[in-house]
Amino acid sequence: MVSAYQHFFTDRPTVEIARDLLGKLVCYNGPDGRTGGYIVETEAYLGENDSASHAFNGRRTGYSASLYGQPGDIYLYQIRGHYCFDIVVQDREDPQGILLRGIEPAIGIKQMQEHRGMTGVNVSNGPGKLVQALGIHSRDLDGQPMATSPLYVDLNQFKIPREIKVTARIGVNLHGKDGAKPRRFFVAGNPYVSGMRKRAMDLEDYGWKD
DNA sequence: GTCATGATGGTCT
DNA sequence: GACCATCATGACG
Repeated sequence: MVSAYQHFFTDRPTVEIARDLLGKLVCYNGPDGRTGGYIVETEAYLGENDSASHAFNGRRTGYSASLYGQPGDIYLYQIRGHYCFDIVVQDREDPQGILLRGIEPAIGIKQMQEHRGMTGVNVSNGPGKLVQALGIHSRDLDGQPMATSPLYVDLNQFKIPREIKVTARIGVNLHGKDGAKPRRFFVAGNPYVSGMRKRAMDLEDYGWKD
């Protein structure tokens, strides 16, 4: 059975879910307090047919096994000494996912700054940064369903982006078959989008509708 | 403020 | 031994 919560993460194209996640609130009830923020940047990874996906050509290892789980499961993996938070979408055995690349701190902001040892946009304007800011420093939550995990997306608390922009994904091999496909989505003007230029920032309302 | 570079650590061949 | 779904630093302007 698929719950109403899980249903958000399946039965429609992954890129559409990635768009819809913009503005939703990510929460983590961690051991050192509650942290969280609004999603401002996502990337869609389309599974077995996507050359940039960890599951390209059906590749399946113990490391990436969670990607094959149920919609709404957590895929928490490590790369170059950093952790990244990926949400599993589509049905079991269809290994698609959405990478969270940027959040705007909203809950436990001071806590998040301490986790990072930084202030301002550097707290969470990147996939590794936002995970560290939330207070996660292991793969313990990998494979858990968000519905019953201390780390989850609250679909009922959200802001509405004024404008959504689309580009190629970051850090993937551009020469690969799908490397240049437009599968990165972000809230136009929000300062917590990775690599956002200062002149492009909307410091008035951070790119949200009022 | 923008860019290039090296450190990084686990996984897979 | 190579390959990364990254990050912080330090050189320029």
